[in-house]
Amino acid sequence: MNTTSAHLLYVEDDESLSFVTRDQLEHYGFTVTHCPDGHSAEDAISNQLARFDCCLLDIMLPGVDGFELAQQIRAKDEHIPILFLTAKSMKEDRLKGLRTGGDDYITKPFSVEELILRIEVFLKRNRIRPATPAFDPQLLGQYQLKLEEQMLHHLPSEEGRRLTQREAELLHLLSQNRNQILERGIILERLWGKNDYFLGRSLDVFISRLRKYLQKDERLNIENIHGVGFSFQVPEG
Amino acid sequence: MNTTSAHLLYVEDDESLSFVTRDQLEHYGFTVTHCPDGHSAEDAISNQLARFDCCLLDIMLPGVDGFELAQQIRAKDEHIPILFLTAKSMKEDRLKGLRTGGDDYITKPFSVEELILRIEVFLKRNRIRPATPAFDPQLLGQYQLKLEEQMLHHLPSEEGRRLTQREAELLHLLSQNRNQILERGIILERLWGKNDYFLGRSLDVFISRLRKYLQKDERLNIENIHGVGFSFQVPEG
DNA sequence: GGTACGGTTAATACGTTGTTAATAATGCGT
DNA sequence: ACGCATTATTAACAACGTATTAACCGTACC
Repeated sequence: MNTTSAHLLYVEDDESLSFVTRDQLEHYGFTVTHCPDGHSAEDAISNQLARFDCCLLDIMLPGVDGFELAQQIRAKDEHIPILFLTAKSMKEDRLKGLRTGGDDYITKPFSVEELILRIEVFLKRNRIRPATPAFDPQLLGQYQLKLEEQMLHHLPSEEGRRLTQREAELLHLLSQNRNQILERGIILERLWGKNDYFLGRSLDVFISRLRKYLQKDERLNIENIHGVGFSFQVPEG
Repeated sequence: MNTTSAHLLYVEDDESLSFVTRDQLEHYGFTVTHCPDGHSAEDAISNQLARFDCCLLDIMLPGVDGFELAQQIRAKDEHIPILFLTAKSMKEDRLKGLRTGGDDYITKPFSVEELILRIEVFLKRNRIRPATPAFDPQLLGQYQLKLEEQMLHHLPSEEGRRLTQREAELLHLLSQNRNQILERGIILERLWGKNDYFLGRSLDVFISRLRKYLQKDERLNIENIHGVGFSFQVPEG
């Protein structure tokens, strides 16, 4: 993960802007994958996300906008830095973008130098990635979660159970943040899009169900951190 | 540690600019300590740094410049976010400022809204959870504090204990000001946002608990400075 | 129109946290 | 050495957060 050879995902529909920006970024030493629209970006995200060190997302895109892309990215990778490229005027958008993660934004028009500096800061900040792809996100102790099929298999007994979409999403999110604290608010924002009292109760119900589903492996434990959130304890390996 | 009551150190020599900026920042809800020159800033840094949640440093200052101040700040606190206020032209300065830490900059002239957004991002990043993992595991003698996980490990025995949020915040604050005197009032302001008799008693209870948690390493000592505050004695290394 | 399903709300029991209180110990000035 | 203020420690408590089960309700599909 050498800083100067970092690989960027750059989503921008303005052809002439993207051309010059990309050129300069590459000249500076970055490897750049450019997507001219939301759909090609979705492809890159779902199949290639692990390649990237940083994502640059234009907000205003035809079809799928930058925030939606950001959500998809976050669903797959909690930590990869996202830099939004916003128009000067969009104050609410900026806020929204900043709030959903630890992400940053830069207003257009920006100088490429400024962009590069911002990227460098982000890469530096992320240079030590917290326990990421060292583990197989699908393997949970004795269990295996197949996200696409929404299936949870208990390997020793060869039993399988089909999860609902929400159950699968929640378990996946927990799995990706195993052995860390995941805040209630973040879970709610990511899965439900908002955070109110009743959704909090809903979340508790789902947690309760997942605990029941996972109880054959005693080392697995969805631990509550009072007033903060949950920590999904999964043994290493 | 409440975001909207965050305490800012604001170093800026331009009188009229600082007046209006300070006013707006306070109106927004921040508490602002303004230093009009490098020397008063040095005072604040050496005696009062623990009070602050974020530092805004003008680069161009008479006497001691912003980068020197930043170095002094970093010598005392590895983590506190520093935001440099730079003139439009200074490209090298920006670079220098950004490189020395995980810090950020904003170019003058800036809108106060933009400044506030940038501060908010920083504060969020520095709150307990999404803290920069780079420094995260803090060594306290035989113990290790993982702030993100609110875990305190005793390395020799491999025992771990999960701290409450307050416990973790307090231990973190003590840890950041190890071997210095930390005033009661500062602790109370930072963790509780206000300072009254009863919160003082609460603090004593927490101190008492932390002492118990740390008693396996006799070199660690939360020492009381009568009538002043506490000094967390941690052996070097 | 019934029924199966997923998700939300409700009801209720339970656990944890931070604060307060009670009490003992310590420090400090006179 | 005495008295007052500050701090230490432990226990008790109320407020709030969480767990679990069951009831509810809309929707989709026969």
